[in-house]
Amino acid sequence: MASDHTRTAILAAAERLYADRGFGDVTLRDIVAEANVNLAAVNYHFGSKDELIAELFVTRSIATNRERLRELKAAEEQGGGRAPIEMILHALVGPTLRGCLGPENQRSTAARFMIRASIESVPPIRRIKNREIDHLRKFAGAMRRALPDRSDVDIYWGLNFALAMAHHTIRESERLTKLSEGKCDLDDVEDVVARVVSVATMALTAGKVEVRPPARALARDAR
Amino acid sequence: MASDHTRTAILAAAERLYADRGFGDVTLRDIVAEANVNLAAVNYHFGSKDELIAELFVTRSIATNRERLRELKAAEEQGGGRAPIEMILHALVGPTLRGCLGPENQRSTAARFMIRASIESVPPIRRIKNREIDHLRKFAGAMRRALPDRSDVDIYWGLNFALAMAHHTIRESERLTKLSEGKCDLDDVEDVVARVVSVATMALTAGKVEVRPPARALARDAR
DNA sequence: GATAGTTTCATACAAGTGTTTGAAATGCAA
DNA sequence: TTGCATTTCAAACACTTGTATGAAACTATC
Repeated sequence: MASDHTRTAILAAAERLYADRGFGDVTLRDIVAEANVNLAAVNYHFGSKDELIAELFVTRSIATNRERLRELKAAEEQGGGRAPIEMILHALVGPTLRGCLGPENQRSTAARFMIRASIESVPPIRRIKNREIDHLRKFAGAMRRALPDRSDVDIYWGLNFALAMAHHTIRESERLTKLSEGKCDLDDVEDVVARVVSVATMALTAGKVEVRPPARALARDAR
Repeated sequence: MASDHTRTAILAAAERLYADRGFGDVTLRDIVAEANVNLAAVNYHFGSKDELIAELFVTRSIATNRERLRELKAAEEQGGGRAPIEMILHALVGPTLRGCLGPENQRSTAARFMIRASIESVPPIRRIKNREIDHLRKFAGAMRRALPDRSDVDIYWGLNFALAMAHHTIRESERLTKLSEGKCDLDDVEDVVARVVSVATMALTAGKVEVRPPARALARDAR
């Protein structure tokens, strides 16, 4: 595969356009115009429009997941096979948030693309997301090791809520900024990560490890 | 004006089809076929496809928001103008979750439609969601009254996280079921509501629960 | 039952879509 | 250079989409 120049140009142009205008508004003709290549090049190099989108998303997705697992592994090794729950959650939501948030003017194309992908849900991307379960299971396993007396149900709910807070914050960052009249600083990524991890940790440890469990808390959990 | 039969038939057919197959896969021709009306009827009665979708979403949206405010008002009146935070959060996420979750085989068309609307984000619906901020401000206000020593920033983050957990759970209910191998029971709506409210309450009260000013008129919030 | 106002209908329209084609250009090895 | 494979290109293809039209069918009022 000689120079790959065309292929690369298409990927870059597509990522930029999708990031800026969303999937619904960008046609192949827009992309090839931006990339200065021929219309047929997309189908020649990628097979179809959907496969182009899939490749874009998979690339970024793999990068994030690798970073997640790297952090997770480091945390578990450091803890001798059992990482503190905060670190596990940090590894789970940190890379995602870090990859999408941050000062808007210095946000990479990749970041903006991933935000789009998380707002608009287009078939090829949805298909890939559905294959993410095995990846999440690794985190569920680590969480189970970190909190051995916690039921599986609670673990999964905690995992679900952690992802919920991270993804929703990304999806609705604009709205949160507007709602809070700028008081919530979405550009301070590490603060956002800390907030999500903190709440998720509470969700997972409430009534168990908590030093002073509120007497009238709604500890309605089974087991 | 007379019978409105066509209008109603279109609305019903559209809701059903969108609920079943999503916005991307359903064309006006599918809808009019299902409704047994003429193609031009959609534009005659609704003006455009987008306005049809908007009307569907607005209708359900208004119903949910009314229920939310009803619960909120009841809670605040009962507490003499200041409702317990749990009740406020319950009013915020309860109607949404109740309207979308529940045993799949007895889920209404409206419920399935709203799930779709929350998964796929199509322009007319996004436009309406953007106007939801004023509605959310009412909850922010109630929360501020309930937790007067909490900063605005914390209030908004708590609100954001509560909505995050509710919406994400709806959006990804299928995945959570699969990930947990059925252990997380999404059909038990009240349990889901309780979990979300519980975590959101912790997020909002962490570190300050015990020092709440006494002489509060909410001694009976056990639940 | 004539009239005016609605509503329905078949049909056409206009535009946009991803994809395919087959020939021309290019790159590269022998 | 010759030959062969890869890559590019303009053009057309084959649909599908939402929307507009104008005549026909209906409805209700007088």
